[in-house]
Amino acid sequence: MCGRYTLASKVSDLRDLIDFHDDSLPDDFAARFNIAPTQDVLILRQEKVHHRPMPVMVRWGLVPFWADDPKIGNRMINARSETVVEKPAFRAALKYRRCLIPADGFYEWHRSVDSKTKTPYWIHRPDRKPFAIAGLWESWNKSGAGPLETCTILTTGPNALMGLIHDRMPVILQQKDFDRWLSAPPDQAASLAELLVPAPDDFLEAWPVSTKVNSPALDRPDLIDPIDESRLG
DNA sequence: CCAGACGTTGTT
DNA sequence: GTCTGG
DNA sequence: CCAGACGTTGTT
DNA sequence: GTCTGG
Repeated sequence: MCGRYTLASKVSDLRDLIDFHDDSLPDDFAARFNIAPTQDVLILRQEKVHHRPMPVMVRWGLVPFWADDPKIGNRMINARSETVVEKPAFRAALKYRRCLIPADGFYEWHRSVDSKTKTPYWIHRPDRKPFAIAGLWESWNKSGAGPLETCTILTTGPNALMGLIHDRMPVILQQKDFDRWLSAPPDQAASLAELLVPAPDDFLEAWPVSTKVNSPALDRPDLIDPIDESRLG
């Protein structure tokens, strides 16, 4: 699964990854080392006029448009790619409202065999450059206080590296697939399932970090510092 | 027909 | 909104 | 994901 | 134990 991630990359590196339309992001754009559910996160969704990805901030935790209570979003932080096509909460968004969620790392907690301790790992590219997670977004309009825009992260099974830590991982899209993911017409959304697979085994590396990251209130650069010499991948 | 759910994860 | 269950 | 809160009436 | 909040 994916319930915490980082995005501290330079805008120029983000732009190398994704050819997005707006250039209004400052170069120090919100370096974040502990992005947690319910917080506003950067997503890129297709911009109709220019046919290019457009950056927008939305709340992490998808609230289906038909929901009566937006609190449901607290548990809709991930969507299983194996079932996303049919699940009522996600299927409309899969057809009409897909997005890219940029990140340069994410956290997973490895449970010891006796299940007594949980060690967080920071998982990232060896060159620490950003990558794009497959996401869905939604707009909820029942509050009377203007639309609430939200998103969720698609998950899939683990690759070889992630299998050492956890049994799920976020779907990381390859650059060549970005346009198809964002632009496929609604009646072809189901075929996008072929993109929702684990990242190549050598795409990421991982190292253990301090349990300071457990608290969503902490957001500091040292959260990604390795706590020892061990490294996976 | 109407009422009620609609989700993921991990743990027991 | 749409499907399942009663 | 983890942290932190959890509640009202009647009965023990 | 389970839900809410970040």
